[in-house]
Amino acid sequence: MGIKERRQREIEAVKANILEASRRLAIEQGWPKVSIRKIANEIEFTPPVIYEHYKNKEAILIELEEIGFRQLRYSMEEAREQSQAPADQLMAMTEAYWDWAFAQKELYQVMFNLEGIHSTPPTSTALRDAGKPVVKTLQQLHLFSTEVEELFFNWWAMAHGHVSIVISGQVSGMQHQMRRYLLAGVERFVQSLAQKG
Amino acid sequence: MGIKERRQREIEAVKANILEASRRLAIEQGWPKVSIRKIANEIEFTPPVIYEHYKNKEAILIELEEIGFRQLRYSMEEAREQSQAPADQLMAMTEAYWDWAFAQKELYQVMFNLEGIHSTPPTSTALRDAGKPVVKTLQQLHLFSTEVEELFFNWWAMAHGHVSIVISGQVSGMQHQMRRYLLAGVERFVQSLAQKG
DNA sequence: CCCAATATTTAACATCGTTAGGCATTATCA
DNA sequence: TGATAATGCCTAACGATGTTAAATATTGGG
Repeated sequence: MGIKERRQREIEAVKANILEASRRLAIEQGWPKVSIRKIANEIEFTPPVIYEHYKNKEAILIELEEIGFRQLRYSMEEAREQSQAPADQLMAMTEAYWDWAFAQKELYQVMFNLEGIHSTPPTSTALRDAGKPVVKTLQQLHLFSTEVEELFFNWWAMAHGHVSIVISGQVSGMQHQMRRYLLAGVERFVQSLAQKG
Repeated sequence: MGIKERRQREIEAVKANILEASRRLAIEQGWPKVSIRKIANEIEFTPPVIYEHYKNKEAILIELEEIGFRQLRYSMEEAREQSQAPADQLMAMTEAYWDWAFAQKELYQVMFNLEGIHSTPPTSTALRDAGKPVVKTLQQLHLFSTEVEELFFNWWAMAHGHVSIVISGQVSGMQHQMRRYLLAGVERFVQSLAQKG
C-alpha cells in the first residue's frame, strides 16, 4: 500500500523541481525574465499546477530565500570551525560570505531583493540565524551584548555592502579588487577590536 | 515668434512632470506598482505620449538615478564644507549620506536597484562623482591612490550596507539604532586611519 | 480658409500573475 | 467487474503590464 507514499514523493519531487527550474531560469536569463509560465514549461506542466504547490510566485522566492540563508550560514559555520582565534574566524567567515554570495549569486539576489526582485523578507530570524556564527565569534571578544549586536551589524553591513555594490553593477570589472578591499576592511575592523579588548 | 519657445517649454514641462509623477507614485504605492499607464494618468495624457519623451520605462528610472546621485553628492559636499578636520568631514558626510538616503528613499531604491526595480546602472562615473567629496577628504589623509580607492570603497560599502539592510526590510524597527551603528563603525574606521597616519 | 505638420488618442500585440471550470484519469467500494 | 467518487491536470479566461502602429484631432503657416 506504498502507493500513497509514492504519490507523496512525486508531489515533493515536483515541488523541488519548481525551485530548481526557477533558479536555472534566473541563472540563464536573470530574475526579471523568470515567469510562472516559463517555470511551468520547464517542469513540463501547465501554469496552474504550480499553484497547487505554492500559493503564488512570491512563495517560491521566499522558499529560495530561506534555502539561501541556510546555505550561507552553513558555509560560514564551516569556515569558522577551521580556526580557533576569533580574528582568524572572522576573516574566514568573511571570505566564506563573499565566495558563497558569488557562487550563488541568484540566491543572494533573492535574499536581498536585488536586481528587480520583490518579496517580503523572510522571518527576520532567518538573517539573525545566518549571522549566528559571526555573533558567536564576536562574543568571544566582547562582553556587552549591545556591543556584540553593533559589531555584528557593522561586519554584516561591510560584507553585504561590498557584495551588493558589485552585484548591482555599480562597479564593473573589479570584482577581485572589491574582494580584497572587503578583506582589508575587515582586517582593520578586527585590529581595531583587538586594540581595546 | 516665441511660439516655438513656448512649445519647447511645454515639452520640457511634460518631461519634468513624468519624473515627478513617477516619484510621487513610488512614494505612495512603492516602485513595483508604478506603471506607464498610471504615470500617464497622473500627467493627464495617454500612455504613448510618455514614449515621445522617454525611450522606455527604464529611461525614466535612469534619469531619476542620475538626479539622485547628483543630489546625494550635493548633500555630502555641503556636509563636508562645515568642518576642516578630515575626521569630522567623514563623520558629517556619513550622516549626510544616511539622512539623504532615507529622506529620498525612493530615489535611493532606484539608484541601487532595491525593492523590485531593475535598470542598468548609470555610467559608473555617476557613482564615482557622488563619492568625490569622500575621496577628497581621504586624500588629505593618505598618500597612495590605491589606498584611497580601497578606503573609499570601504567607507561606501559600510554606508550603503547599513542603509540597504534597513531599506530592504531585513531588520525592522531599528532604523535609529542602525544609524548609530553606522556612525560608530565609521568612527572606528576613522580612528584606525589616525592610528597609522 | 485650406493644407501640411504636429500632437494625441484609440486599438492592438505579446506577456504577465492568477483563477474558475471542465475533462480525464485514477482510486474506492459494491 | 462496473459504477461512483476523488484527484490530477488542462483549457480558457480576466485584468494588468510595456510597447507600437495606425487613425484622428489639433495646430501651424501660406
